[in-house]
Amino acid sequence: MGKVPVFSSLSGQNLASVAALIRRREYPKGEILFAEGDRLDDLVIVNAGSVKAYTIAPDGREQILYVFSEGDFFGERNLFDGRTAPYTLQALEEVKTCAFSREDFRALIADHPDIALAVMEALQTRIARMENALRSIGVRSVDARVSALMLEFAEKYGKPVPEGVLIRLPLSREGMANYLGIARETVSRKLGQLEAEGVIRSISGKSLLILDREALRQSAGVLS
Amino acid sequence: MGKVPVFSSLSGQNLASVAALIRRREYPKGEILFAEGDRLDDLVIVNAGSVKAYTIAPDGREQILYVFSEGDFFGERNLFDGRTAPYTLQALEEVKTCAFSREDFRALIADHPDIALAVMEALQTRIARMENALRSIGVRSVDARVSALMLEFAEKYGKPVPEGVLIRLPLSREGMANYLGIARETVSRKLGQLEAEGVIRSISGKSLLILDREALRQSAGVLS
DNA sequence: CGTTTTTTTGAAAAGTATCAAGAGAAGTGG
DNA sequence: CCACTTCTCTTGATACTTTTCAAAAAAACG
Repeated sequence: MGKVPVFSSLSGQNLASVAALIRRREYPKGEILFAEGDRLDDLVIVNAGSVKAYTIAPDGREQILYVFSEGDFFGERNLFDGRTAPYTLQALEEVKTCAFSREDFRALIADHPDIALAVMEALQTRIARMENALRSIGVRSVDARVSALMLEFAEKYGKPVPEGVLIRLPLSREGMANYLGIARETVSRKLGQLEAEGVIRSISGKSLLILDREALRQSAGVLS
Repeated sequence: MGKVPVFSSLSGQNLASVAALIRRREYPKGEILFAEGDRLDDLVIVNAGSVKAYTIAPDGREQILYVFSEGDFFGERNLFDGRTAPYTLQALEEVKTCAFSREDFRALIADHPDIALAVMEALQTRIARMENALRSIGVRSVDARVSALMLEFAEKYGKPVPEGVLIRLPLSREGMANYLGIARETVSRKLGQLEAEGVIRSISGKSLLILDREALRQSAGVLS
């Protein structure tokens, strides 16, 4: 609880009173937490594991919008108007969450302006990330987008090892393709290319080692 | 002042006290309000006119991230960590703004939780729009993106007329290209195509008439 | 009205998607 | 522990779309 950034300003007594309001839940890998259009009155915080948020386009393709992991939250839209999930949320692995009702959360904000600021900050961070993504998709080539994704994963899921950064990929090749909005064959090809250049090394399909982070940064920056 | 959504919950006395804190400014067309990297300690609300927010990619291309118009605000990131403009803000036409200092705004939120909720809601709306944009860019074809842009402009800048919706375009063809992340020649071609199909009619280069909104919706939905 | 800028149009080049088949990994049951 | 099935990933060839380059046309500006 204390590690959730949104509540970092609370302490002692306050933290306890907040804890009384939450409802904890667990979901096994693959389970759908909420389907697009489901009623969703809560603000949900991810405590462990990771969750993908996606919609299905009319042509049947899956577009992944977010990969939420520890400390991230969703459902904040329900604090205002919407009361249905704008996308489907599915556990990529075993997931633990805690949830607040809309009313409890609004009351909490009225009593603790600090929390309001913290939520705004979190929303702001998300916007900043999306602005990056937009820049990325808008201007950058596909090569650059793949590099940017590797850097994103390195920050979120990477562990430093002597040779570089080791990543346990939260998404399959197909998942990455659906996240980037490109064909899965293209993901294979681009990753193969990066490996040929010595920038990354594939370990086991689901794990991957980044050898030359600087090269990724440069490639993600612009390049063709 | 009353028409700014963020302050819609205030009234009378409160509104007056807020008004005392703001600093008004005007900028002629083409002027740079803030350049990327400039110090920016304020939250700035656009009262009239429109402003484009863009960055220059390392390869020299301009990527437009937002077109802010009446009622929109920017600089909210400065309420927290950052204190520099993350992108360049330039007036697309004569613009009037009002600005709050970081400190005043934080104090205001502490006294008026309603404003905090309203700001969160505005941020939330922006996120929703960006999610749409991401879906759009990720899954949709270029045709669909152009259609989606026309719909966006129709909502924001359109006026109903007997034949359909008349739009005074805030961006040039090149501007639209930089917004969508495609080549300006492609924008020309796609708009020409839409006109040939009888979906839109070009009036004067800067104005445009939407004849068949439903066709745009369908095209923006998915299609090839 | 001439000059400059923006837009349109055409043709060739580059890149990604798609289709098809094969290779590899993971899971299942004997 | 080993087939066997299934799913995912890789690789190759072709087709389609957009970009790029070049030039003409149109619009904006003084």
